[in-house]
Amino acid sequence: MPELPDVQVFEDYLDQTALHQRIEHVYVSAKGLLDDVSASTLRSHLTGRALEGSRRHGKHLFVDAGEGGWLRLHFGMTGYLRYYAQDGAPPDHVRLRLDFAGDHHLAYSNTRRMGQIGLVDDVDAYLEAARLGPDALDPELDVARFREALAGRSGALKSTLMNQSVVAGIGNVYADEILFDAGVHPEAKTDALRAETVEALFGAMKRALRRAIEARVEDFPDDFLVPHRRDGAECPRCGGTVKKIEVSGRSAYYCRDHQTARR
DNA sequence: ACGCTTCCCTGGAGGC
DNA sequence: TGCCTCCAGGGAAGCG
Repeated sequence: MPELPDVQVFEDYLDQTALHQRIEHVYVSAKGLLDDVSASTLRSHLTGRALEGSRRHGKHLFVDAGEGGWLRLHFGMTGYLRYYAQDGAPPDHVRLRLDFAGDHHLAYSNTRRMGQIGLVDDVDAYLEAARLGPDALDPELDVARFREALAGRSGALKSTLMNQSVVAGIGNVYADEILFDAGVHPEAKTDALRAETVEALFGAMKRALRRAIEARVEDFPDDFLVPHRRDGAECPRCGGTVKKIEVSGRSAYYCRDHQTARR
């Protein structure tokens, strides 16, 4: 479930391992994942270059390949990166692999093939064309802009939070986490929220996403909902009961006893 | 324009 | 043990 915190961890990992090494060969096995780029174009743009830096927006990771353009990676729900030496065990389901000089590899693995691999020459132009909203952790996204982003939305709050054109980076798991932290019901109507509820949501969004990154994603604090996403589980905040419902075709977990705010 | 539903993808879990 | 169905959840497409 790579959402904003997971992709941030991938970015940090890539920055710490895979930069400034000449790409000698590019392996592509990405049927269904390539977005607006052919395997041969991808190979020709990356071979002979080096990765120079990276940038994340929402769940998208952009990797600067200099003159080759920006490699765009989206991880769907099963994607991840692995950097390993020639003698190390390669991961399963490798869809893209960069082979560096010096016998190291960077692999993009994605079992379920949900996700995207693309090549763009202007990241900002891509973000605009894809109609992505502001990144949820962008320091420029303050409570006033958050309120504006929510304005005019009539659907279920949880669906609004997951809408990438409203705010980029929040998926099913963190939408639940944010609502849990803020004490708001997932089916609250977005346009019915009181100002203080919007403020609580904004604070919960920043807090939950930052804490998840700090926890390095695998190791969730016990007061998070994530380790308790099971119908009937005990709420780690109030001792109440976690319920599972469906909201806009997606599973939603929430605490029946403290997520009572609907306005 | 928006929101809800359906579909795609694959493997693991659970029922029989 | 094997087979079947269901479920996960990212985004796109379809529909009203």
